[in-house]
Amino acid sequence: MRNTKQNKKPLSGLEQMVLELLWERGRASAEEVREGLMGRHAMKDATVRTILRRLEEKGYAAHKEEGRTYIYSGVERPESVAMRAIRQIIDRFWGGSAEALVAGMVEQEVIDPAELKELAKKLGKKEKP
Amino acid sequence: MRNTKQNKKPLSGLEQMVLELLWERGRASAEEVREGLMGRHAMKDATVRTILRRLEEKGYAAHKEEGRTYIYSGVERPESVAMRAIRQIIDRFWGGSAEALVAGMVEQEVIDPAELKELAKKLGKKEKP
DNA sequence: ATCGTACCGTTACAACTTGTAACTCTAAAC
DNA sequence: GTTTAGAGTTACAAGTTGTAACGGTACGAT
Repeated sequence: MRNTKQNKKPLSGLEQMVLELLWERGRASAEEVREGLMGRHAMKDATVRTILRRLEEKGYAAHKEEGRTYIYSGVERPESVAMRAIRQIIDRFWGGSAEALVAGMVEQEVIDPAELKELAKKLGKKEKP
Repeated sequence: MRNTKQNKKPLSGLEQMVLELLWERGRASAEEVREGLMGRHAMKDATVRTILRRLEEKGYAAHKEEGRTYIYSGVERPESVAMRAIRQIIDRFWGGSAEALVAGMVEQEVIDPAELKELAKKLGKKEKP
């Protein structure tokens, strides 16, 4: 087997932004989201609600009722979402080899080999408790 | 300054597929692309041409005339395109820290710490000629 | 010279997505 | 009982995507 996790539909720009805010806050009502995004991206409350609903449809967010208010939060941790995206790229471009990606990062100078070595040492230690 | 390279518009599914074929072949005419994709995704020649043109508009492919035939090829190497995508994710989710991504990969068990260490050693050597 | 053919560009279009929001309904607060 | 906060339903223009018909032109064969 290769991939148990279903691939969700991708996030639109605005959906990303809202989801990130949910991650920051942990939980938020529609109104709180609207306020939180004010500076960056003003929206009417109805608009925020639509986005929140779409996020829920796509399976990225969920809500629970608290009184008569919906409190939204992210379903997955951001790292999981990020990693799914990374994995997709790895699959597509490096045939599923994560090592190839890391090698590529060194080659394209996205990461320094020395730092990588350092990091590997650190992570290796933590892994053997 | 943060990012000299402009972010190109994203590729659609079909565009990806065609571009990948260009990468495989190195170069190809519209007709060759159509043949090459036959099994996977049948299209009329006019459709292929449209995709090729869009790829060119988006800056991923280019053509040169050879006789009266357009020969297309990818503008960037696949690794560059892939890495741009990776970088975007790193920026968005790990605030630009490639190390954090690698750490995340270990954490999410996308890569094994031992393998990473091995790889780091190998890459370190090659880097110091 | 002419005619089919190979190959290119132009134009189209329906389905879907995205950002945006008005309008409507319902129950809680006054 | 009326206002109102907060939810649902519906809409819609702009943009993207997959798909392709149609039309022009120059090359090769007759």
